[in-house]
Amino acid sequence: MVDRLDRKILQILQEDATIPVAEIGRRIGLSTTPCWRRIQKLEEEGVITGRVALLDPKKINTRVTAFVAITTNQHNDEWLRRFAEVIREMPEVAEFYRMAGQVDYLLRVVVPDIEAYDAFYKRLIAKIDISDVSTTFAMEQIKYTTMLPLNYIALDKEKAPA
Amino acid sequence: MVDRLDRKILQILQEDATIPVAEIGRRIGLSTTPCWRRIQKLEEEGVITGRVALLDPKKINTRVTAFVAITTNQHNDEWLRRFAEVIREMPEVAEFYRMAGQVDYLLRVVVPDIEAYDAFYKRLIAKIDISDVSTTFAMEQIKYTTMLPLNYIALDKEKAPA
DNA sequence: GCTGAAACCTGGCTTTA
DNA sequence: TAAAGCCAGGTTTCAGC
Repeated sequence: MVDRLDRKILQILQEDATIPVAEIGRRIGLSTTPCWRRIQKLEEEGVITGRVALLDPKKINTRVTAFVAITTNQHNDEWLRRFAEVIREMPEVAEFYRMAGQVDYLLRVVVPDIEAYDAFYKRLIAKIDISDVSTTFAMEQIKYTTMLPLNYIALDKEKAPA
Repeated sequence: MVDRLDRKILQILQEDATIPVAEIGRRIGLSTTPCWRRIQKLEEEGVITGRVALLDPKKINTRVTAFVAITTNQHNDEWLRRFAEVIREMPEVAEFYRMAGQVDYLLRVVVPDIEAYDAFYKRLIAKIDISDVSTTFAMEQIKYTTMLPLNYIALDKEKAPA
């Protein structure tokens, strides 16, 4: 599926998607067209899911990140479906996981300040029945990246070099 | 700084950065050039920090997300500086927060499976002195977005419409 | 906000291993 | 025959006005 050259392309694109195809080709030792075709293929196959602009949270007035650990006694599919729907429509929720272990779900929520979190929290519990919620706040975001590690990809078989 | 039109631009670009400037202009009721100039300004001001390609974690063989809560007794700047440096160089760590409350730091780590997490964990504790680590695994990523909520932006004053 | 030049993307066709 | 390279036409970006 993905070979060494594809991986190099992905590495470049998930770091900076503004780099022209010709330049990417140059960096990996390929001319424009084959490089472009590889990118097309990676998009068709769904390896690349999209290209987005990233914003500075401070400039957007969302300085506070809260992690919300949720426990529930509702363990049926219908409840989860509804819960997921509610969460999907709340733009403050950046991430939402179903967890193993003590807590059932984990949210990462971005808001301007603690007051705004409180307002968010009230809106959340008004919309859905939750047994127990425990929130912890982040003081500082030391690292945040959308880049995934590419060293675990199962590489396509290639001809061995001479 | 940012007005209503800028906000619309940001909304579009953080959803899909492949849309041509002319099309963005059309959607917000602006011709190409002024729209382009606004985007330039948003980039210069650092509101837009970059454009990146997003990848499908499954296709990249990183199916497992682990949250790692770290407690330490080292509370000096030098230790944190070194810790941050170590983390920055580990591509499996997507996010890294300094927390308020019981746990000192929180990591979001992406790896192929539990075995790979174990290997990561050993590499981590070999590199840095940590008192206590508690890991919880996500079973499912129900929502993940890089989009920030734009409804909290302090909008620039505008002329009232006639 | 318009216009035009330069850069870039995109697909058909040719070449190479 | 599968993948790389060449080249031309159309689109997009971006600076002057």
